[in-house]
Amino acid sequence: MALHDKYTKPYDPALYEKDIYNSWEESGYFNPDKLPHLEDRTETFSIILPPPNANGRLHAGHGSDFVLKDIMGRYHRMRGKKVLLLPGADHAGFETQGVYEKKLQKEGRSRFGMERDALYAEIFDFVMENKHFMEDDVKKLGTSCDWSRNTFTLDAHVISHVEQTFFQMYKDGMIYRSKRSVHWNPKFKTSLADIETTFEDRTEPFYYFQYGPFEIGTSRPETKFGDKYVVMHPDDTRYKQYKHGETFEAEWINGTVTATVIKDTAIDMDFGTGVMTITPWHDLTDFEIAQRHDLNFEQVIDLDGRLMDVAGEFAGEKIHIARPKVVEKLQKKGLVTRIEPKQQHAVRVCERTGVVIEPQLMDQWFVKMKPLTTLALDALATGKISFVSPQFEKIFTHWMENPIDWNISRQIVWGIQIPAWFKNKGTADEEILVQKEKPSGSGWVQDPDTFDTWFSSGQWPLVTLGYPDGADFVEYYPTTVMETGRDLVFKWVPRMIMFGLYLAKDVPFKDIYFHGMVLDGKGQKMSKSKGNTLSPIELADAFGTDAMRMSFIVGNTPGQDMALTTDKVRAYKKFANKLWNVARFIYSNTEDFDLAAYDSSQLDDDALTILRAFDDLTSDISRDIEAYRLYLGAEKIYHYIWHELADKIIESSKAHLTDDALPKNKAAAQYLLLRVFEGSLKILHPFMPFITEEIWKDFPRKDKDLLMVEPW
RNA sequence: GCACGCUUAGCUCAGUUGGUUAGAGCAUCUCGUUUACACCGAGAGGGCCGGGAGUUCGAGUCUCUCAGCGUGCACCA
Repeated sequence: MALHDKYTKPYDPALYEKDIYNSWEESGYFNPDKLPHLEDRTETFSIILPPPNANGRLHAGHGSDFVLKDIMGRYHRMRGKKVLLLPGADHAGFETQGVYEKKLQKEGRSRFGMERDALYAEIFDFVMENKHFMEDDVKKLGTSCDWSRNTFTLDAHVISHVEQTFFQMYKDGMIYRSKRSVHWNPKFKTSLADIETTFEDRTEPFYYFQYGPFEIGTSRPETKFGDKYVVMHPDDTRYKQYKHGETFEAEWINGTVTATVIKDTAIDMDFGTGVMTITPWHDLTDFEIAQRHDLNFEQVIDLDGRLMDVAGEFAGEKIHIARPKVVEKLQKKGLVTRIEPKQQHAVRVCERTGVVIEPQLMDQWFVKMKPLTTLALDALATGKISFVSPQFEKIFTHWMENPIDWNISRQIVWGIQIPAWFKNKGTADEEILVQKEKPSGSGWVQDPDTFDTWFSSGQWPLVTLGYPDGADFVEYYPTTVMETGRDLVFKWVPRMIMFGLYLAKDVPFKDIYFHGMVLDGKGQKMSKSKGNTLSPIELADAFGTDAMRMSFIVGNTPGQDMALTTDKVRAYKKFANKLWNVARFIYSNTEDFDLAAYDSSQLDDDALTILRAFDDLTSDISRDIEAYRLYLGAEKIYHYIWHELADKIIESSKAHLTDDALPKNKAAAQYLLLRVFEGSLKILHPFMPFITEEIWKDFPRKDKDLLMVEPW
């Protein structure tokens, strides 16, 4: 019994998990080039892991992320494929700089006024010091990824690749510089891409003002100083006596203005009075109207969110302070016709910081999206990519058919600085050169802006595999599957597809699997402010990584959100212990048995039925995994071990195991137990790798390797 | 407004191509320590599978419709 003393105590994951992960790592099998029987591994299976923020810890969403992919990887490795799971870390430009700015604030410092290089170096050191926490978390989840290929989005070769892409796109006319309406975050002082913003419902007063002969509606009186165009729908019969282009005098905030009538179909006749004035510098819709009619633009609000000189007496005031004062002044002038105290409308805010976006006209670099989205739509139409959950196809298609050009300039230092040079910037004879080296001659300064994070992470499959001529690129591109959260259906996935098609002329992956969000037990979003978050790391510490993994898999259907409770994790901890005791029973009852010497032709029909049923289960679960139904496979092996192997096969074996008068029956029972147990351990391994590997150590077979590379 | 999703046991959810008696975890109740396991075992209660209509020999599963909930969107002046 000495050999199996460890089984007399309940399974304690903390005793084994770290050593087991180390033994996997030391075996080299995470690296596809070092797998055993390499000559037989003719097929590859590869996944580029989404790089988490180098400076963050893993949260519940990452739990789904890594566990789903690791199960696929482990399954295909055991099925004899050459498996590559490639890990990485993202510098997460804006998000990380935000974290660092908070740190600076606590120290009584600010990034404004700091030397660019000094700030970059500080953040770089900070991130490098903290990056290993995130990587330790990835290991804690049991992820069988190849750390020798670990890549960071600010590695020198990544930076150089991203710059090359920028040059090529500029040369191809895919990138242009233009003064356009951008989403400006006045607090963090950077522009943002469309997808980095979101709408928040606000209830605010809605004002009606008399503007010449018209009554106009607005929720933003403080932007109205420079307004000199009044816009209505050409088909609006209420205003048919007014002709496009005619002018009139109107008494306004700071005196009389001359206004021009504009007719444009962008106006919703049913909204407000059907008439509005426009502020092209600070509103995207207004900007587009102004462009169509070649109108003048005037800046009213500066980059700090303060009113400019055009506001007269209000100049220098923060907009939210100026608003009631402007209304008061208009009231005194008798120009306020009515106020709707509570009108619900959506305000665009920065997704990461919640700061209200102030649209501004700025010179920025833009990527032309239409040619790229056309490539992506073709790939979908010709079946080069396919969605595991078809509902995403429509969402994806809709987005691809209605693209807006992508602003890739960010006014932060934490990222890859844009390799473009300006001379006489902002003047009439401005010159621009797009190149890595500083141009000769005097007066050239580099664009201080950095690339949007998604500009580099969008090229992730290419850069990590060594596009265009790296050995990995040749062997693994396109990768097998992209599995990620459904929140990245716009942000990340389309960009990888477009960059892949544009640069490598092929998709970066064939199948796209979106998992849902991880919600709390009440079906609500997890958030720090609600205090309802569950960390996969803490769950793994409390209940074991295997139990945590199972709880992230069972019930996690593609594209559907999943509720997670500690009760669920606890249930799988019990299952781990159940398996542990199954091992104890089987090993202690087969110590006098020689598995290799047993002649299986002596088995009776009942035993053969059990073995056949197990083979059926194996192929059933294989099909489930290959069709991305991991949630079903996990449930099936759980059910089998508990309610077939433990409840039935072990129970009915007890009579034979004690019956020494019939050694033939005893041996048959022992054989059956070991065979079914061996298979069960293998099938369960991708889902619960640690405990199965630990139990495997004691399995009575001489020629065995680590369970992670045993043939399925 | 448009699009997508959801509605199955008290709670959170599975149910893969339509096919025996609709399952799991947690919760509830009863009994039980006899070769593993009390982090357990045996068993029980609890479901007009959101409402209605249709297709079919057969519908939780397919179609239509209604209702409620949720999510997303370049509407929101």
